[in-house]
Amino acid sequence: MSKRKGGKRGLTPRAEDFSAWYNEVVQQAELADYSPVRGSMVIRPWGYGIWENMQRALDDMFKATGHQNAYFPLLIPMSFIEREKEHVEGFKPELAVVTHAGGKELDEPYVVRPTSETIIYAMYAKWVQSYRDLPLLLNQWGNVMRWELRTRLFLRTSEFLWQEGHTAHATAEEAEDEARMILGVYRRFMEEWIAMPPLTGLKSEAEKFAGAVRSYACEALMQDRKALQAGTSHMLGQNFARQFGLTFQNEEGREEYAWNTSWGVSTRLVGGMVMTHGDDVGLVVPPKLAPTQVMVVPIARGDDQAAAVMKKGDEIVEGLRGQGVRAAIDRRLHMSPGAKFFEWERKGVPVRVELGPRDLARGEAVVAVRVNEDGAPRKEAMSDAQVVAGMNDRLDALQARLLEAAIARREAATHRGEVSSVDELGELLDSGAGFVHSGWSGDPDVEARVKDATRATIRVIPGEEFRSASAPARCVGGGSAQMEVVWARAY
RNA sequence: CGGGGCGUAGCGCAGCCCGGUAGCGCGCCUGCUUUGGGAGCAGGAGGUCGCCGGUUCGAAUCCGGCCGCCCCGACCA
Repeated sequence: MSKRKGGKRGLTPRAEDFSAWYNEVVQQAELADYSPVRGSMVIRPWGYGIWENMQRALDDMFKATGHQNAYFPLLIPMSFIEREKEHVEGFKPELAVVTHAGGKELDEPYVVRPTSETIIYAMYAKWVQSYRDLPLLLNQWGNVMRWELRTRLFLRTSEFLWQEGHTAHATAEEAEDEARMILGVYRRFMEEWIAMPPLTGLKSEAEKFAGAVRSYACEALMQDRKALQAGTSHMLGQNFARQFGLTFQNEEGREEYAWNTSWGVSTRLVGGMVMTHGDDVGLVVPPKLAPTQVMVVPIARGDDQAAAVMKKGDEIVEGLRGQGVRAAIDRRLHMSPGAKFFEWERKGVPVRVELGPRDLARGEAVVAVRVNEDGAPRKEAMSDAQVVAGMNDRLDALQARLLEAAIARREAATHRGEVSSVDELGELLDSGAGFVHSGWSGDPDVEARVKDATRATIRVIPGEEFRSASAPARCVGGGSAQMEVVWARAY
């Protein structure tokens, strides 16, 4: 909780208490609020608008790669969840179960979906008979529930919104390609839209999805140097196909089990965005995700001026919209310009245009970009025409600047030298390292021991493009290096 | 589930130790004046003090029980 009075003036600085800062930003930027139900949240219009922009971009990418949307029901028979052994073990502790309905106890309880593999593959089993029915490439947008012990807005709530893709293929190779292709889609989305550059790669056995053969993941580094698992893509093998009888006849007429993948990203991405770009003033929303990219703040003395300024402001907004910019004008008259400046900065609007009588007289407006290059002026006066004509470039430049800054932070917090002891890993993490590369023997006991000692886990066995130039020879916690891994403390 | 903290106006809090008709700041409403970095003045609305029980002439305050929320650790998108 903030010790600051009034709840409106200033945030706890990130350096003082990152966790408190995060909670304050989320609430003061009006992204979300606590709901009356423990562990769940209300997503407010500003936060939901950001999510909608994420959805639209991802949905386009899924469609472009051959997927279609469908919707499967919220309630899943308990017996379905219990079908796949690792899957039950993974999810049982966090299931919410419906035992009564219509005033009667149900014969078989339903679980509120924690994920939909079981119901979806049960349905696929009905729909797929022949290799000609494959691949089946569906996605669904929906909500899921996992009864979490400890929750945080966006990062971990009992109910959250996400998309889950589920595919069925005739061969293992094809399923493997799909899982990797989607990982690439996620990576591209995170870089291009959220300006949040993740590491991608494979999960260790201990960290993989319950029921998967292999899990791939995007891991992003937050400003407090903790990793956030931002998206996962799973190669499910034939595990679910076997349990749900998802079979097809191949070209030779033999019956085979299909190969599946599943993959998802959630509203957690909004939390990732907050922790990647936010500053001590408040939220910073990358232009491509901002529900409003440009907010015009009129400044006026008296009714006549107000009318003139509003008229000019409307013209600028129209001009911007004509350029495809999401622009709006803040017409509230009871609020002082200064108060509006603070409010829109707190909410992370990428660009503010200030328009007062002085500007009007000169045919100008003042442009203030939310995040500037070091040393660059905070505000710039320019002609109305320049405000409009230059806006897309200005937004693109900000988007690029945010990505560059995030990459620079990630690289600065990445340790790639040799690390040979558990103590050394702990010291590195304590002294400001985020991602630490090292060798690993592949022994899960080592991973567990390191976790106990340092609270760090293997976030990812990095894909080719994220591996060190020369593979680390030494292992944290002993053994001979079979592969390179990336350690971090994680959300 | 373990540890810590907190429940008093929409929000943030004081009052509680030492019982006596509930207060402050912000916000909100009305009016006037204001507006280039969180406006000013005046007037006003708003509370079963988390719930149940006990002690007492009298409980926000003391005692007992319950409930809820937040934060920190073990599991997780």
